[in-house]
Amino acid sequence: MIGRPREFDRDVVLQKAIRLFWENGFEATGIAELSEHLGIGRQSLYGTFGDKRTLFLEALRQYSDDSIGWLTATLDAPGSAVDNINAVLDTWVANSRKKDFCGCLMTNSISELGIRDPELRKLLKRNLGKMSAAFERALDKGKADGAINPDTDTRALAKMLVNTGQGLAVSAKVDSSYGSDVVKAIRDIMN
Amino acid sequence: MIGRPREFDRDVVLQKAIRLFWENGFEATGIAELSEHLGIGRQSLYGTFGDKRTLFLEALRQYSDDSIGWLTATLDAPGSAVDNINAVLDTWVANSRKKDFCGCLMTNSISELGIRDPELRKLLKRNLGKMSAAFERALDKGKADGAINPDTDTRALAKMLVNTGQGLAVSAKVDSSYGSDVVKAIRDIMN
DNA sequence: TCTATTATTGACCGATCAGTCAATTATTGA
DNA sequence: TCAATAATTGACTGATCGGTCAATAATAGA
Repeated sequence: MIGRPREFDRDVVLQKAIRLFWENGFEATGIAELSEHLGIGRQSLYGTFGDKRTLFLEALRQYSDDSIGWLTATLDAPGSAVDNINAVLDTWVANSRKKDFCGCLMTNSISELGIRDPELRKLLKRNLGKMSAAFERALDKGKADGAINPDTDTRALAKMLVNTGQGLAVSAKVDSSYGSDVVKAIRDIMN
Repeated sequence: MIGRPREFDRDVVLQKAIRLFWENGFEATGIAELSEHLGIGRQSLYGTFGDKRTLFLEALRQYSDDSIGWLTATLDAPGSAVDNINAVLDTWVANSRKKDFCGCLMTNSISELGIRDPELRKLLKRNLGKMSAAFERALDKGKADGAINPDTDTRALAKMLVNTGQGLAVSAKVDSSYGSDVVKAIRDIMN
């Protein structure tokens, strides 16, 4: 490597950018604000990440990969598929109760930019697809194990669970009781 | 009345403002853009509606009153409560399939401003409360009619249905298949 | 030590932002 | 016909927007 080394950890700074976009959204987050909170100069920001939209895209990609990675790892874990699905629901409820809960960056991005930005729309649609596919695998496994009704439409139910997550990322932002009540209702009607 | 009469219909213009905020969100909608699309001058806009946030608040209030009015009217309609609930779900699916579907202004506003603006947050929380209360009334009526399992937790289930609506206002923005699949899954597991 | 390369710093750019001011125009009531 | 009142018009404000430029500083390889 040649040239002056950068004085910050790229990954750490990206995580800070994720947090900022997560809390405030794309439009409401300014370059000056980013520069300040990330602790790096304006030019370092542009030199390292490109323009605002490019940085946002990378932040969203990193966030998506992390959360979808966690989701699939949890749902594909060995053992009871139903337990794994319940673990996901429990984590959703726990997260939605946190004091600084600010939804989900994917959900927020769909809401803010899903209509206007075709590239983002495509990425976010693909992300929803990965999530529902993971749920569907778990549901199918539960079916094979006899823990889930054999004539369940697992594709539809998987999407319903993803949709519940999207809903919670909205509702729980203004009413923290939604997480537990919604999950309770789902468990009630599935038993 | 004294003074020059305004040259536009306040209600019509407010509807146009609703549409614009609905499509683009609060931050991304500029005063110049509003003035142009509403077909009135900048000063008329300020004179009639106040500043941007005040206009947004009135737009959101009008939108909320309209959609919650429709929801409660549908759910409180005489006849089968289950039919009424199904009518709501069918409308949600139909709306989510429209080509120019841009979610729900309440959902979008929670996502964009629910954390940052306490006054909006309170309003939007109250709105979710009115919606779930309407569902709960219908579910309770269905219970009384014997159409719904008597030990259903109608409060939780009502919130689950509201949450499904919030979810669809997000998911269907990037994947139009969510409406029918999610509703199908809900109907499947409830029977 | 010198050169090539890259990061940092801070000033700077035109464009756009929300919001205002002053002048003009149209109306009602006297 | 003439005030009083209120809406329209268009120019204008300071602040902030995203993004860039030029100078300086720090590194690696020769």
